[in-house]
Amino acid sequence: MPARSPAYAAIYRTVRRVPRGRVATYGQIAALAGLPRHARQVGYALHALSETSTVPWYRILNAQGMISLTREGSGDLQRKLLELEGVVFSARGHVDLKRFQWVPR
DNA sequence: GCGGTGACGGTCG
DNA sequence: CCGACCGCCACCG
Repeated sequence: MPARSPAYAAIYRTVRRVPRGRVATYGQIAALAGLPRHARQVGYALHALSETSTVPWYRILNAQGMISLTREGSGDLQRKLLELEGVVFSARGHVDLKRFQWVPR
């Protein structure tokens, strides 16, 4: 996973801290990476990842606990990967952040 | 260098 | 609980 910039590297480092079975929001990752108000940048950085990347990109959701991928299919993959780790989606595609959001120590 | 473009987020009605 | 708006800011053509 190439780090095109120090910012991307910081983002990838932070995303890698999210443990299995938990999720984080774009804004949360941005803040933890030392880049407040750069939630969109987190989206860009993850979008730029290769398929073979070890970064758990699929553990990142938007502030409403929903999958933000707009592209066909990729959203289904993200949901499947999360469910495989025990993350539960409501009928409307919501994840209860109260229950599954990662709380850094 | 400029302007359109988002894997976003907080607010308001 | 929605949808609409608006502010944000690095990318890329």
